[in-house]
Amino acid sequence: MPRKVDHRARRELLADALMRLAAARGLEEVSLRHVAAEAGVSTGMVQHYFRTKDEMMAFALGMVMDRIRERSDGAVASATPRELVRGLLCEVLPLDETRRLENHVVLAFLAYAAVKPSIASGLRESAAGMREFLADQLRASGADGIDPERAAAGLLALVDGLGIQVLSRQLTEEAAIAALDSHLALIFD
Amino acid sequence: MPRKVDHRARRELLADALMRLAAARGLEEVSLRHVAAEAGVSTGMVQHYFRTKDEMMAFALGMVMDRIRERSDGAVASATPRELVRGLLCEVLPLDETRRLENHVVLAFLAYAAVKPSIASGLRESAAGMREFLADQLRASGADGIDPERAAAGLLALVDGLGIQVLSRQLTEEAAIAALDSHLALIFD
DNA sequence: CACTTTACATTGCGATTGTATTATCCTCGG
DNA sequence: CCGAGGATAATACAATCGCAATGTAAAGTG
Repeated sequence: MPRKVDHRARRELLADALMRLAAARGLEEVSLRHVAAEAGVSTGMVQHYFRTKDEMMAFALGMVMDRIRERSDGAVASATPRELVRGLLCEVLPLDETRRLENHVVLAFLAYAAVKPSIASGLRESAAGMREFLADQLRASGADGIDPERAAAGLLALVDGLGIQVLSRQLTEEAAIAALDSHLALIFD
Repeated sequence: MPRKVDHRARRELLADALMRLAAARGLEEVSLRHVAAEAGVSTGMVQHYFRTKDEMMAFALGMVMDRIRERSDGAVASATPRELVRGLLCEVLPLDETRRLENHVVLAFLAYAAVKPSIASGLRESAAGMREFLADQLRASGADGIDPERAAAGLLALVDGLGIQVLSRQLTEEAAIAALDSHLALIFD
């Protein structure tokens, strides 16, 4: 057996470079050469780990979604359903530099997926998982007079929209949190 | 004087072709040649009416936002503030083919603007106008216990998010309307 | 040591990009 | 009726794209 290398780690290194590029200059600027340069490697190495550009894009998107999900899982250590829901949703909002970058990437991929169906499915199932979790929590909270599924979809859409408005500087972080809390208050109180 | 042509009309013809392309194949596929081919003209003519690609993009975005605003203005013929608000918001949702196309284009430009600040300002002021109008209506409706500004921002974010989820097939049109109505009920009732 | 397999770099090809330049119309004022 | 000048087209150009082919270094197995 020849020299062994952690494939997963290498691919994540390249995907990280892709993320930085996508957040800073948009998905249009993501090319094999630019990713290679950003990662400080040769374009040949990028090709060695991703057979095609699409494969690289799909991997990067999957990585971002996985990270968001992992961080969300870690954040739901609260007791009450309401705090759980708020914690999860806040974890998605671009409230620090890390999540700001992630939101940039997700937005870029949203537009990308609107046109590339093969990419869209990954985005969809990730959102579906969150919606189920939210709906379960809303059911458990026993808020009366609201449809849990519907409210979960609304909350997810609200957080999506808030994220976009924060990214495009239409809203401050504080205003986004305030809007979220208003909505939560309407649901739970 | 040589032959005269309606510049504005020509630019809108080209911008229409750009919109169709952006909606069908994404902003990455928008090039001078593709726009020219879609409009059935030469690339030279595109260059004649737009000195640079950026100028073309900016004009197309402006046109889309203007159309949305005009259509929204026409739709607010309702009596009560609540119906006004609902009418305006529904006008933004991708509920028919025209608005689906527009939403696609706006989403593409959102990602584009996240990276090109010169484009972002147009998007911002358009959203600001809507937010003011919504806040005014909410104030007039005299709903108690809610901050009009905050609720307007929340509604706008919700509709943004719902639009994205409808576009990416995470939600049906009916579910989006239902989520919107749920939110409106929470605010007004 | 011979050999195979993996890791990575370099180079080149054909296509496409935005832009610049040049050429050909067509129309209207003189 | 004619030529000036705007409308439109055709083409050239350098840069960049994704991708494939090819080369080299290194590491493990026989």
